[in-house]
Amino acid sequence: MPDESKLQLQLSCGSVVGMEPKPDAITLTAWARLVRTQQVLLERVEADLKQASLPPLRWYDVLLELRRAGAGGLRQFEIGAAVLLNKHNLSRLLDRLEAEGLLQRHVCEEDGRGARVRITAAGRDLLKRMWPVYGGAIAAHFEQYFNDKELRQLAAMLGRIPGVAR
Amino acid sequence: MPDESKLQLQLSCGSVVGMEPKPDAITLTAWARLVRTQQVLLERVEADLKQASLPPLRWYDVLLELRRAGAGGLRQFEIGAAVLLNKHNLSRLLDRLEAEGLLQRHVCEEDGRGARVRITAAGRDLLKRMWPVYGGAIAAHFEQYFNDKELRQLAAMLGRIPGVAR
DNA sequence: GGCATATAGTTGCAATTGCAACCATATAGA
DNA sequence: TCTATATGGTTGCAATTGCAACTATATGCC
Repeated sequence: MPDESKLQLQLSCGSVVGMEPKPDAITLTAWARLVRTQQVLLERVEADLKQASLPPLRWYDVLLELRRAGAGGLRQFEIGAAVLLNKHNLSRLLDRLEAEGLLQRHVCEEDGRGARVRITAAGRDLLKRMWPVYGGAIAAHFEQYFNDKELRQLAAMLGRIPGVAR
Repeated sequence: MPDESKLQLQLSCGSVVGMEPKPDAITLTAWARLVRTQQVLLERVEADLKQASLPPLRWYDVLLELRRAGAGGLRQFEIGAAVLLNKHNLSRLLDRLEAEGLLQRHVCEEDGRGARVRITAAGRDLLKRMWPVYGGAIAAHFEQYFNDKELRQLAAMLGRIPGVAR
């Protein structure tokens, strides 16, 4: 939500004469747009999901991760690492998903502390139902503004930030 | 938090034979990285602010908006539009900032319903104190991975999404 | 003027998130 | 083996967010 044109103002205010400003104007514009892009796009995609009476994106992320893991399932900390959610919140998110019958927590053989989480048929079904809306939203709110080359560039650039590509 | 490699899996599951998939693989990679970038970067920047015992980014955004507006101040809905925050939450965010003495709400001459919000000296001071940390975080977590040309490209591309550039 | 509707902002309530403390099991070292 | 520490996960509490209902003023239409 930072406003590009104002962030730039900061330069003169925040820096001492003789010191070059930390991030320059172009950086700040790019930063501001990046932040804003995310906010705008996620809002639009979530709105589409809600309008289709579907659960939020995070549910999709978790279930997708679990489906990929297959029969073996995943440890909670693995899910947390994948969807960038801390253990406290993940624990309760999984509570909700489990309550909806979308996944199951099993006792973990290798580690008595942990649980092993597996997706259920209902979970897989929800993924299938969410995808058309989710995919449609990505196409409508994001894809249409770029060509293939640009999308590739975008992915390549962002992938350089540590923790983004995986 | 969507995982690139898995989103692609979706293609085969969600689409009917003969129909081309809605968003293609490149799109999904770019999308996933965009979402992840935001999450990762904001987390890092917020962490830096917190470590410096400074308030969250949103406070900065609002105060910056107000400082730019100058003596005239802003209506609440104008702030809301600028920082992409709905009126309910903005109202309470402003409560907090006002309680901290960072801004003031005045009665609005032109519109008896509304308030006019102005930044205070303390608000301006907070902006000054936050900037070094915020700017430093942008440099450390974002700027360093790109050159000028790339930053310009990034800004130009994202600016095409409606609602991003302003 | 008088009524219907739209807009600005606030408040109450439920859901989500962040943070800290906590329990249980694993692991490492004496 | 026995203790200290680290790790996986849950729970309680406060702060934040989202949503719906509400108040008050403004605007448009008769």
